[in-house]
Amino acid sequence: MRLSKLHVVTLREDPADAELPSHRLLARGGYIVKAASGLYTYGPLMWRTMKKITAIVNEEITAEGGIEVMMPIMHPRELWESSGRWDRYVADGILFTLKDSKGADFCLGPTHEEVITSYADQTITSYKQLPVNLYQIQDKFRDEIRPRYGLMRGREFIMMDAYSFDADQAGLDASYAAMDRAYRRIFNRCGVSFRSVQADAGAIGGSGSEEFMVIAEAGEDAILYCDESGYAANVEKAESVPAEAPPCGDAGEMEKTATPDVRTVEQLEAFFDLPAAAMAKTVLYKATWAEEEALVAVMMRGDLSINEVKLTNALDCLTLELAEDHAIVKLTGAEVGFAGPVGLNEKIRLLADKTLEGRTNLLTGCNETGFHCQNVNAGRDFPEPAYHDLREAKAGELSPDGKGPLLEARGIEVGHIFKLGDKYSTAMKASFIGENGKPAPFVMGCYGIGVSRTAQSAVEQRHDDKGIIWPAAIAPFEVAVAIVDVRKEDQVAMGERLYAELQAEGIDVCLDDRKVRAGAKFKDLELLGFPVQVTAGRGVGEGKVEVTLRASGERVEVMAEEACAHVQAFLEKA
RNA sequence: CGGAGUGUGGCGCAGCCUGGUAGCGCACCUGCUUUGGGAGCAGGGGGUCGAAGGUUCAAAUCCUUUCACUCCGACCA
Repeated sequence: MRLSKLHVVTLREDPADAELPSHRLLARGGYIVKAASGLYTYGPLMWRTMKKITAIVNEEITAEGGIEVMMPIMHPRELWESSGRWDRYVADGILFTLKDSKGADFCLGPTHEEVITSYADQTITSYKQLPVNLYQIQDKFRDEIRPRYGLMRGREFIMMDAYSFDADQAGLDASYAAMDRAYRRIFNRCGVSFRSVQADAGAIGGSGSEEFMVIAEAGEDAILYCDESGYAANVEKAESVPAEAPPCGDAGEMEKTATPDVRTVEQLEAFFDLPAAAMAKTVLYKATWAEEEALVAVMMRGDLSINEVKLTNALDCLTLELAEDHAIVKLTGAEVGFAGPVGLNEKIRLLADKTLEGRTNLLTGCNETGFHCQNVNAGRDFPEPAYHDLREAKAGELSPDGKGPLLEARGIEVGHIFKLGDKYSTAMKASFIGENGKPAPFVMGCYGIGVSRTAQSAVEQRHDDKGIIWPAAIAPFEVAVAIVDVRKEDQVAMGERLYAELQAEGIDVCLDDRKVRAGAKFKDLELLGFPVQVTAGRGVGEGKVEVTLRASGERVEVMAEEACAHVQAFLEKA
């Protein structure tokens, strides 16, 4: 491919709205051009990278038995009603909805569990057809509350989504493991440094799930991991061994103490000279379900924090937010800072973190402005709450297996695999006839890869102050042959010759034959980030060209005959 | 949705406070010179200043409304 004919358009200055290095560089290199918030046109170079990633994805998913299909982007509302997700996705505000001319509701597919489950139900009748793993690579639509960072969080993005159908849990486990293997190979081949972590299943639902995180400072997710044990999890999901709490003794008599203006845990520590671990804070949330909303009270040990994802799961609610001050005052009859379990309205659901189970003599608020209670005991002074793990794990705490401390890193979620089980197949009555002659719901898994996000996360991981440094496997071209001065016949001839030779070697090469001055050409090629550059310039007179490795800047001047070999050697290192 | 901010040729910005009819750099076009690290000189084209309404003799500038975009929080590949 000749760059003079490829509509390569670069910018000399950063676009004002690009925040992340990867977003900046992709915009400046003309890889992406914004059409609207979260909507981008992929330029010709970007599209080549997308095709390379999708080719890798296709190969590896196919190698594990995946079968490619293409589903509609537009889905009828009834399909989403049948799984019960229409309400949740509308409540979350991420569904793009539209009406046809008859007024019927549709949405643009944010994911395809409903469509594929319906398809499976229509086409799979017997256990003899199982297992099946169907996938597609297609644009997805999500009306993100805040699109940002270019392709990192777009409203339309390219996703590989796969769905496995098995007859039983063991089959699902095998399908899931196969996808796990495929994912590892895919991200390794794409040249990104990643880590797989245990994850919360979120709105997709199901039992087990694992996320693939490209490690980067700019990542939107925090992950905790332990090198000693290999444990790794998204903070949303992470567990840990909490710090020991001091012994709490036999239940003593409850005692109310005036604590004027003492509201926070820190203030209480000072006031009572007690460690925070001896206290229980009571936090009020407003939870929303499809049919109702209600305040709930959550007790957490004073030195620990609430993980709202875990809480959402424990409540099985759609959304969760901290209760507003006026609602707290109305419920407890006290100002904010004095809520507690004692004497709390009995209609309020009361949850507590597992670290509080069996703890005696707690210091808590008592729903009276200016007072706290000591020696509060569950079951005696207030009804036993429902205990759940609601605690946010933190770096520095022990890994749940106790083998070592947790470390924190940030990651970009580029892949996610889920064990769905029969959640969708049961809800949508999608079944097959089993070996015993009786109908059974499919046991499903679903698997996603953010293809466009993967491309940008590679850039986020691999760039320098000059521009992008593409991993060779997903670079728009592996090699650029630069003709320094296109008016010099010998340079043009040399460039053409090397271009042809490299092509003959099966290398994905482009020829930079643009009528651009040398300086601008070099700057552009560095910005665009091709892994290896061959320069046909002033050395051509003696039959020499330069070969440069973009990543390190390493450069050799060699006779043209040896250029191919050096290119190959550099590509090995790229 | 809550909070903060920005909309001026393709891109990056100034002008706005203190109204007087639009300017700079890059990019683009023409010519000459230059030619391996984003060339120089000369000439040239392109913007109803996000939109609507209002105030005024006069609005990019002041007022109102609205839309879009960005950033900080909750969602996700």
